[in-house]
Amino acid sequence: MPKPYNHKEIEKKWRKYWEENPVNVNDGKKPKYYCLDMFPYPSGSGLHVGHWRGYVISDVWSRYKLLNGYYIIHPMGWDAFGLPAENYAIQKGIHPRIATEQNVAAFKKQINDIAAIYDWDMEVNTTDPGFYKWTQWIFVKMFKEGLAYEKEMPINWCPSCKTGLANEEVVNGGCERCGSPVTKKNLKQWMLRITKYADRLLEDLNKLDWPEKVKKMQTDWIGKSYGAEIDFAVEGSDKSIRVYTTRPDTLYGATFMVLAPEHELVLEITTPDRKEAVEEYIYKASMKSSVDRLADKEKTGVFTGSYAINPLTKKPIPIWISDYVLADYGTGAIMCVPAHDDRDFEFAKKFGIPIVQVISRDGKEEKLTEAYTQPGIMINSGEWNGMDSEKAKKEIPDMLEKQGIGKKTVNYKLRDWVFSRQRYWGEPIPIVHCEHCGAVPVPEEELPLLLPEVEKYQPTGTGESPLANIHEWVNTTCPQCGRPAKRETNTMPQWAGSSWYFLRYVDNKNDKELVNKEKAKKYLPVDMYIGGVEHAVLHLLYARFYTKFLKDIGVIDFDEPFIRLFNQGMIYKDGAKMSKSKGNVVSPDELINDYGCDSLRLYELFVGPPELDSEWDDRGIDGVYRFINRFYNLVLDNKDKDAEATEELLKLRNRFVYDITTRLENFSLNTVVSGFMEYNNKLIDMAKRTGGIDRKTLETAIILLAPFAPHVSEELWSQMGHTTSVFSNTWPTYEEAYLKDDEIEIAVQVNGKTKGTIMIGTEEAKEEVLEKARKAMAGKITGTIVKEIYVPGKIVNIVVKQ
RNA sequence: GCAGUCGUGGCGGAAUUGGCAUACGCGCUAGACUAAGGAUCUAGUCCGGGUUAAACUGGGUACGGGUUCAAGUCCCGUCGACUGCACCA
Repeated sequence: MPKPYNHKEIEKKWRKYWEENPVNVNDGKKPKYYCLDMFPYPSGSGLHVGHWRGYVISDVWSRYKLLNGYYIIHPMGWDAFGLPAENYAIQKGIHPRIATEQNVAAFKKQINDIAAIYDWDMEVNTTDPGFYKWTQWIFVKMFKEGLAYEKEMPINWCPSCKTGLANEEVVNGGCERCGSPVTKKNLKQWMLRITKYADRLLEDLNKLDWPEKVKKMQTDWIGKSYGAEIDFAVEGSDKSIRVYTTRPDTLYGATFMVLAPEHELVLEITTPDRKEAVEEYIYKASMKSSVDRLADKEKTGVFTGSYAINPLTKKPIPIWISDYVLADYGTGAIMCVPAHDDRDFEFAKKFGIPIVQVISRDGKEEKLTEAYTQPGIMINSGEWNGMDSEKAKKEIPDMLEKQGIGKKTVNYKLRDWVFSRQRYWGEPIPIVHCEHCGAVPVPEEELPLLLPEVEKYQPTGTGESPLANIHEWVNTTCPQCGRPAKRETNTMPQWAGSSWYFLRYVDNKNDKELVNKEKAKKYLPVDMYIGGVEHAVLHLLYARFYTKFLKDIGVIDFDEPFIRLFNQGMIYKDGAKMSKSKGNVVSPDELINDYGCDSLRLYELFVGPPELDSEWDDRGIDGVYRFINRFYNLVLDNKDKDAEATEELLKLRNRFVYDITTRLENFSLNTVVSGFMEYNNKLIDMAKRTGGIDRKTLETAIILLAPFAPHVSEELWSQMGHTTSVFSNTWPTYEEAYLKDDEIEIAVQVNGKTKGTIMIGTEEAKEEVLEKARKAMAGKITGTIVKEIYVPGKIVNIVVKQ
């Protein structure tokens, strides 16, 4: 009769034991391993089984490393600034600080149910003044280094959240948070010069053990391109217009130019008769939201009345304006080669502008029905005719440079980071505006600049933060000259704290430094970072930027924060991402009550490959629960039998260790769980057939299981008679010798179709094996054997011809 | 539109370098134990032919081609799903 496995009692017992006897202790001698979860925003709706997944994965990995002799840095904290707490405050009139405190307490309780080895002494909270002091300090340092600057410009504006947004926060023309269409608003903004780091952010991706997908997303986001800047003289004027192009080889085919509506020279070069039309176009373009711009597939534009001179053909070409040219990329003006660019082709067709082919497939001109964008042989290009266009791409800019009208250059899609938010619940930007001294940073020793109490959290919607209404806070004196001055009232974006929090965990109580240098050297950087892929170009790019900056000013001595990154897939239910708004969340609470934490941990892994999205099915947890029961009873039934470690058991045990270890190393955690089930079935089977399972094999299995199902493993380890934790062991090893069998079964195929199997010795000679195979296939071979293939230890294939 | 990932039973999913497709689990079917079972145990479960049951046998990894002794895996094309980017000159 199987003994009942009482998960409630067992889990309660070992939770208490770990509290009194921590298993992860820093003895100062062990090497460190820093395994980090992306810290959560503590929302009011609590954790669901989708959140659990990443935390389980990181804890399993941490405990595995623990058994491999490391001291594990596995902290948790709270990314607690941000809009939801503020919106909640607006609705309910509860201060965001109070709501955040409540949410953190609730989250912490739920996270503790996972039974991860979090070190709560390291806990950080981005809204804690002791923490944001350093978030502000970094800003001041950036300001002093010229990396933070103010600029008035049209920025992305979310009319619903009533705040400006960074480029990275605009997804498909909508607000990343609420989905509202993003519009443009002209505001004076704090910007961070992340573009200064564009090259390093791009180059250093090579150093990282990250998913290729994320690296590619960052590469595309940075968007480095090589090209040339070329000056076009405006006919009948002393002005010239500079364009950026990646195709200088097509310069002979440039038959018109287009400027962005916002280009500074537009009105200057517009002829009087075109003035009205141009102004109207500029006005309309300024009213378009990014969504409208995306929706309008048809090209629009208007002619300025002026002409520029193509520097190679010396012919005049018309200058147009159109909103398909972006003001903030390159020079805001382009030369247009309709024959070799899809967009220019479309524009030229619509407005009847000549199309001149200058690159050809085979040296001959053809009738183009669409732009030819491939490289080829130059035609209609004067002295360059016949040259390979890739060669001309390099040589034409050199020639222009000699004439002083062009040069090779590099461009990036990456823009500087719009860093101001017109909201309350964020870090105040520590700047004082003085009429005489300009923008002056709050002195470092006066940080943190505390977020003041406010009566109304409502965003004003005018582009000013709610802080602007607190006169006693806004009005201050200039730290430099002492005269009356006003504080900056914008706050920082939520990404500010998360850009560096991982540094703070290892020295979270230090009020003298952001992080002590010795500690940083000893415990950083992060070895393994686990979280969702949704931060690929937001948080992960910002954190890399901050890390590089902090290295440059000598705070830390490494320039990449996260050596290895793992993105877990999302959990779906009923075909949709699990979320409270969709009403498809599965709470872990009930499952823990019915099946226990260990079962839920195993099921989180078993549900599918960790890097892929998986569909949640509540019934599936029965399988892992049954497995734990069976294993529990296997150990209890066999522990006192003193069974002998037979050859068969030795082989099984070694293969078990090998399989679990390699699968774990490959992060194939779902197959680790199926592996446990498979070996458990084999052991149960063997226990029935023979006298029982030897002690060493049982103990090995318990240790292997410990990172996955820690409570039941501790219980069984103590049932085996031990008085110390199962985590005081080291990860089991295997002996190669036992992985090999003397005799194995291999498949025999005839013409590639499997027809049967034969038993062979692993050392058996080819001819003997073939002889056996022929014998086995005797009745099945019709015709003559033309070829026989033997892949040692794998397969025999007999090729027969009729 | 461009780029990337992927397509395997009723379902979630396995399958080291190309080498016995469907491991493991869910669900389902039958049986055992039981006063009872939403517990537990045993057996079966890709589709078809065949057999009392087996043996045996044909087909099969979205679809169509190709390379190979051998293809879920590699190559080309088509369809579908998901993700990212979206006029970046």
